Amino acid sequence: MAQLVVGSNSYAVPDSRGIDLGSTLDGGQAFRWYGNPEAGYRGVIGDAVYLIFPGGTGVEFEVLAGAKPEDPVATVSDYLGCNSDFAGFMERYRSDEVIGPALMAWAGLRVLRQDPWENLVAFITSATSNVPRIKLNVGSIACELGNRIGDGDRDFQFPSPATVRDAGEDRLRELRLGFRAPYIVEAAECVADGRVPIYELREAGYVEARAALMAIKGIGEKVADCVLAFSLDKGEAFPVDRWIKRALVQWYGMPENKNKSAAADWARDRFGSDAVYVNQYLFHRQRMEGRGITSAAK
DNA sequence: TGGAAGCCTGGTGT
DNA sequence: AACACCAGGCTTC
Repeated sequence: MAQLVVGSNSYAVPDSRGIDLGSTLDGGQAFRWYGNPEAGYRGVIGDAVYLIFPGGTGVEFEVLAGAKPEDPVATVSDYLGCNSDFAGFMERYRSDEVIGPALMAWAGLRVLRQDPWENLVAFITSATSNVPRIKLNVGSIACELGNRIGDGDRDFQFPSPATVRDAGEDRLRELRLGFRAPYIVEAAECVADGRVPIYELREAGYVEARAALMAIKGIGEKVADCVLAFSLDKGEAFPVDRWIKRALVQWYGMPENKNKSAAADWARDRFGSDAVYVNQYLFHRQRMEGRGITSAAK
């Protein structure tokens, strides 16, 4: 893959034309990106700070601080989900009655491929919460417990499982995590001592990986499916919240009496390994229409 | 086995 | 400008 170096420290991501950074980086999958769609988003991937912004031929980025990876383009490209089969999904669903219009209107939405440990913590904090507050919580964990790697207010590595485990429940409650604090410590212990080999779950099947995550106290179906979707390469993952459930009933005619668990099975059955993309487009459409923006109007 | 109550705290609307 | 109300979920009973 050719690497186009734009400036001394600027890079272009190949095959990234059309990616919408707002919905992808700041739409409920990841919670540590700050900025806007025009100027771009600043955040941390691994050990470095990045500014990711729209360029002439697609997405471009700069490495602002921290330990620059050996292959920065591969790092960002992988993170943005460029190695997944989005084109195939697009082809299969372009004429779907429900997703089709949303696909055409917001074709720039992608599914990220994040670090599973950080992603797990982020979605534990998501319980009865909302995006601004999840960002606040994940931000304080990173900034209070992680190592500083740049000059910016939020330029911190995400702390390791052992560091979070050692911080303990009381410290996390001080950081305003509330009833989620013991669940985060539990998860940190499981990952740190290898009981849950989270980095190996990318190789495992969906069912096995899901069961491994749900063995952690505090991880239910929804949180597990989010992690499986956004960091563990599981296309079958279909996280169901009240909005997604409503969308399935309203737009796909799913029987109303199903609970969230049964709704997830119903969707997986219907969408197979495209489930995660369908889920994201449904979710995005719901969010946008909640703000009065329809796919027809866009 | 399904379903409601309670949990911490901050966003959101009035 | 306060002040209810309630939230992208989990475990327990």
